[in-house]
Amino acid sequence: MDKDCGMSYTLNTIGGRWKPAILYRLIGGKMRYSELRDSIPNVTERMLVLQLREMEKDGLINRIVYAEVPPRVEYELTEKGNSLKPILKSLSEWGVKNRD
Amino acid sequence: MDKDCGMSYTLNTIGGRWKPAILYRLIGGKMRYSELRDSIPNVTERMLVLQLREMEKDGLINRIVYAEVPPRVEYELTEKGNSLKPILKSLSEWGVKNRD
DNA sequence: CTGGATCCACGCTGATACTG
DNA sequence: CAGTATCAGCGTGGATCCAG
Repeated sequence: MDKDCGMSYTLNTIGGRWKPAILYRLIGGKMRYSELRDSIPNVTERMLVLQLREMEKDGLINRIVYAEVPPRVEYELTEKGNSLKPILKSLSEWGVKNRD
Repeated sequence: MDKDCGMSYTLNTIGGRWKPAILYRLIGGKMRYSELRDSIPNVTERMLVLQLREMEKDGLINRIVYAEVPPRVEYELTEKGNSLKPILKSLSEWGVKNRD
């Protein structure tokens, strides 16, 4: 593994089961936890949280906790996450064109 | 799942354990089975064949069998596979820049 | 409202041995 | 040379229930 490591690294950070769906929605801007959950069909809370945590760890998204009652948490793309936008769009467009 | 399906589809077709490495090499042009095997460290023949077969099924690569003795098989990107080139390069570059 | 904890099944992956 | 067959292991992902 030499330079293809770059591809592998990128694929690993955006390639989780639900990450595409999450990323796709966050491109549109900040979203609450419940908004994400309700806008992604079939995702369980467990999986949503797991994938959000991973992307947070990878520096792709920010987790913003408001010290309120009731609790409110919002997620948004970081600068690093934002730098993926063109790639994400390319991936989406290629997929739409090439699936039957 | 709506439009993010495009991303998911693309990620599924290029996201296998060894597909990045294979694709990366085939960008450089046609290659023989043994060349691929020898140029990808740690890949087993089983995994190499599995991933090649999947990509062939997905129409990303062509498998060219020469009716010779000794046997010779070459792999190359199809037009569909070639249309991934810019995406593959973006993925690689982003990965190289953003891993530490 | 936003998660955490636990338990479990399935699929991908890998090692090894064999073949047209 | 270019694969196929078989079996085993592990991790990812999922259901369900519980909590600050």
